[in-house]
Amino acid sequence: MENKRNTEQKRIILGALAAADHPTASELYESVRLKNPRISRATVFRVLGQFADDGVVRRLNLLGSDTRFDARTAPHAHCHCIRCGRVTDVFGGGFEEALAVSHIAGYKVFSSEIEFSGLCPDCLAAEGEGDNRYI
Amino acid sequence: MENKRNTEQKRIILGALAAADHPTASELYESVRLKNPRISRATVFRVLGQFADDGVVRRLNLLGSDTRFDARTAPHAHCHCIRCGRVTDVFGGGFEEALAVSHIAGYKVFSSEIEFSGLCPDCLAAEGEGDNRYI
DNA sequence: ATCTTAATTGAGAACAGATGTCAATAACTT
DNA sequence: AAGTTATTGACATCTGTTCTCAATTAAGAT
Repeated sequence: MENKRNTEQKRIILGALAAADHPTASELYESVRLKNPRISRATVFRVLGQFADDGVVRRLNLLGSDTRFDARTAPHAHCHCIRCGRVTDVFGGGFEEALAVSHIAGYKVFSSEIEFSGLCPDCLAAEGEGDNRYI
Repeated sequence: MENKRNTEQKRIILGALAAADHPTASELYESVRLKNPRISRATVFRVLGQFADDGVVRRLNLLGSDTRFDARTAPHAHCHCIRCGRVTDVFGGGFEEALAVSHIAGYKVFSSEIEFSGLCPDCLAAEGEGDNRYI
């Protein structure tokens, strides 16, 4: 069996996950170490995987980024800045309907994802200022 | 400068890409080797990256899969089987409008992606037959 | 409370996709 | 045909993630 016991490690990881904003596993590992430096990298990856399998968190596969984790379970889309890496949740906009599809093209759908890639407001403003380059 | 010359390697890779169905770089490497065994793995990754940057192909970051490449440039969604790995293009369904968004949440959007994960028709049928398990 | 046992963890090795290095090669320009 | 420079091949390297396995520990049974 698996994921049956309530351990300090899981509690800390879950707390860090709720506090962080679409972190990668490595980012979470760093913040988790501040609470308890004995937690290992493998545990962070393992527990995150279990949480994802259990539907407690969502895995995000964003273009050009390591896997990120989203503690928000309600259906929503994501904007992803290709310059600074920031990820913004997008609720509304009519995307919930698309994400709620349960059958399409003969498939039985278990999860869905809508992702927009571009420049976030801050990076967009910074672009105009000088000789910056994308990416 | 970069991607200026018409080489045999690029021609073969582009041909294999058009013939294959959402292949990974490694799958493409295998099929490309059948045409010319001297082509190296690095060249396949390099050329695919250039094609993606030039908009000739799209990178697909599907859950639990290596990066795949899509030779179809028209906007469409994807279904992805978590059991056999198959990827199906989904044209229509009203997703084009969502994918055509150019500004959202203050972002300037350059690319977008809609992905459904689940069981494809074949795997769905196979599930009923015996004591199979998901993944 | 203590015992039992099986889930969980930590440390590090191992793996794999992807990228970097650099001399050799081959497309274009003239 | 010769020169310039993008491109390639072979291999090293990097890095996110998973695996291994003995040691630990949570939670139910006694």
